[in-house]
Amino acid sequence: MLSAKLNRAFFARSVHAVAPDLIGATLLFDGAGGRIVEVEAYHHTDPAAHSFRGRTERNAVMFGAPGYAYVYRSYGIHWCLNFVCEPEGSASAVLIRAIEPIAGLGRMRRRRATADARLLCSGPGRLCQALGVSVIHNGLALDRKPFELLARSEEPQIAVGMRIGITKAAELPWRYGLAGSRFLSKPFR
DNA sequence: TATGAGATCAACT
DNA sequence: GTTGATCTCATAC
Repeated sequence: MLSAKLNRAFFARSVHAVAPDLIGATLLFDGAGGRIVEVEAYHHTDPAAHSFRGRTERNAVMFGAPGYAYVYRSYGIHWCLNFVCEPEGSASAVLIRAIEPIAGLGRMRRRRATADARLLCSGPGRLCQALGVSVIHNGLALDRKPFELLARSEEPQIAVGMRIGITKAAELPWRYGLAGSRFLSKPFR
């Protein structure tokens, strides 16, 4: 049986429920992508979240309906892809940090200019470059093209740890990954 | 293997 | 003017 599409109701739950449930799900963007192996949860009460200090032009999508993509520029260079969660207006999101490349490898290699599958999508910036995601996709619905999200068919073993690359609330264990995957941006310990 | 600089921009102080 | 949900490349060990 084919995997079910992830619908709006899937995302209309707490980020802490959605984030681990995304591990093992399939993310395709314009047909390219693979299995999600690493995500981080950002709750609006969390000092590390962009929405913590209220709505701005950049984070406006986070304050909208769940099931939409929030894309922002990181360090002036990279793009990062988030899925908006929880009931509308709660301004929480899941950062997609790494996927295991499965589909559209040729296109992803070309965009990333590397042949090493391990370096294609292991990190939020790399992932967006490989899939061709940028700010023009900010605010798009996740249940319509070019996005395609498929539920996992088996229950994966999920690793939990501290989030990466942040200074505020760094101790919160809100990073989730597929245990033992080679495609994590960093191993869990 | 590990550390450090540079790239480059929007939000915030 | 400083900082950040990052990555790459160079240099050092």
